[in-house]
Amino acid sequence: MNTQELNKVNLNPHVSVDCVILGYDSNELKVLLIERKYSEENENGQAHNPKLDIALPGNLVRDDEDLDTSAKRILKELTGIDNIYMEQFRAFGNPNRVRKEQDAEWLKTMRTDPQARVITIAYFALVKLEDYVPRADSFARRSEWYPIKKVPKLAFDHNEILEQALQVLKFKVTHYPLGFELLPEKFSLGQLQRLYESILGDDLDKRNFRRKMKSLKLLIPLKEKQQGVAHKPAELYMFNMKVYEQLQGGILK
Amino acid sequence: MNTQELNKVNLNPHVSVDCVILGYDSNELKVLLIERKYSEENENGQAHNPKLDIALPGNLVRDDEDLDTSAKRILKELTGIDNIYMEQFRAFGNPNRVRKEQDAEWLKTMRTDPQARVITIAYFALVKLEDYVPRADSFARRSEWYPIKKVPKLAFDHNEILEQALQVLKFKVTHYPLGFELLPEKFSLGQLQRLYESILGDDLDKRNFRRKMKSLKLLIPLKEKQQGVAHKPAELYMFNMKVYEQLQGGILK
DNA sequence: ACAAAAGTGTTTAATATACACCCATGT
DNA sequence: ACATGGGTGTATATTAAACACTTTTGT
Repeated sequence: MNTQELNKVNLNPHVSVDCVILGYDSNELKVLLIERKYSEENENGQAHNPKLDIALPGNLVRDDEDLDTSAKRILKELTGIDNIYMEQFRAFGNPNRVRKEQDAEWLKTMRTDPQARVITIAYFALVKLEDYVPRADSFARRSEWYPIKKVPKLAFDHNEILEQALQVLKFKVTHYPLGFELLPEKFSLGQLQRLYESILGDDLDKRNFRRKMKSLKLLIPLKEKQQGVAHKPAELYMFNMKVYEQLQGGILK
Repeated sequence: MNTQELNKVNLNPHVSVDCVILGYDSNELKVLLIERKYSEENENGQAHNPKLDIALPGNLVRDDEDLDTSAKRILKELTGIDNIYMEQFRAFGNPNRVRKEQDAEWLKTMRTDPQARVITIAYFALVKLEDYVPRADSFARRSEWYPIKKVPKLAFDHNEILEQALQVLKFKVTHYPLGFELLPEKFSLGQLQRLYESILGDDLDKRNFRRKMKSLKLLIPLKEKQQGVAHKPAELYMFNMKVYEQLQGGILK
């Protein structure tokens, strides 16, 4: 029995997991979406009526796995992203989650029980975008980072799930110093501030922001500056993992 | 088709809801649990080997209902409690949720598909304990308020669910003024403080606590005092719903 | 008179907010 | 020389924390 057969046998037809993976680049928040191309075949085995569906990475859970494990497996299978910390944030169980005709069609081609009512458990994670350049693994589908502001209509209730994930992020970022999760290893205070501003949708006072961040003792100043910028080059910092973990954990395990 | 038959037809075998209903009385937190008495019958139709199971109120969801609706329905059916605001707080999906032999036995007597792997969506709510005196409705099972510190071993992973609900409460109560939900209509500042102390597991400064509470403008002082207490009688207060709702909503809808 | 909880203010420390100018670099 | 974002300090207001004695009632 290969992996795919095993999956079919063990998949729970009523419970799925969807992953909201957020990254940050070029001063904007992005979300990782998968593009599901599929086409129905006619009696001659030829593809016709090709469709493109854009969705959060997600799938049915297996009956023998924990929800957290399932989320990790599914993300890996669909995008190649491995070994990141994800956090469950909400179950979505509207019986009308499958509203669009296109969703129903897709289910018919992909699921053994396309009529089943599915509850989905939504996960979210913050990643350094640079670490996860979309690539077409043998198993992975085509995945792509979409700027939050340019996210199109998604499958099922995925727009709503994304919306709520952003609310969660907004909340968390004001209570825990999570910004670091989204930035490259070396970053400037300006970058950090712009990140916060784009998450919170609000301007922050530069001097107060810097004082606050420095008071947290989470920044390690590097003796290094930006290169080749048309203004005074910024000092670069690293993030002090040890202090962060001692604080309370937050999103990191 | 009566209600019970309808239920059987429509129940989703893989998704359940469990409710953590918290109350406060005699200076301690309490949780509403149901006692499931059941017995296997032998070939003569006689009951033998009677069992008592204590659990959170919960059951499978119906395929045609929203999770929130399901939680409300199930709570009503099991305890008679109606029309309270409940909030989803987490999905529990450990494949080993059914560990104890007793749980497996119970499932056999109650479920059409006792082997199914079930994910449960946990809800929690705060209620004025005085409003919900357990009573044996025609449909309701025997339910009882248990002091948090005296909760016995519960069915499935219900002890873990309860534990997490208490963490959620602890968090929420430090961010939103929810204490009121748990007190009778008229209460003293001393009662309110003791409530907070028992939730947070920590002593609070009396003068600072009172100043804080008064600054929130959520208390309406009544021209009324405690009666028949062997000390200076406390002023009684009511809770100002309007101001609270304007604040942010919190747990109230 | 005593026990028991209610009620009350002030001082100090910590934290948050508002605000404006000079600096280093590339073009 | 100018445009661009980097970098810095101080004064004021708000909020949090620490702390002890008097009052009212029932027994």
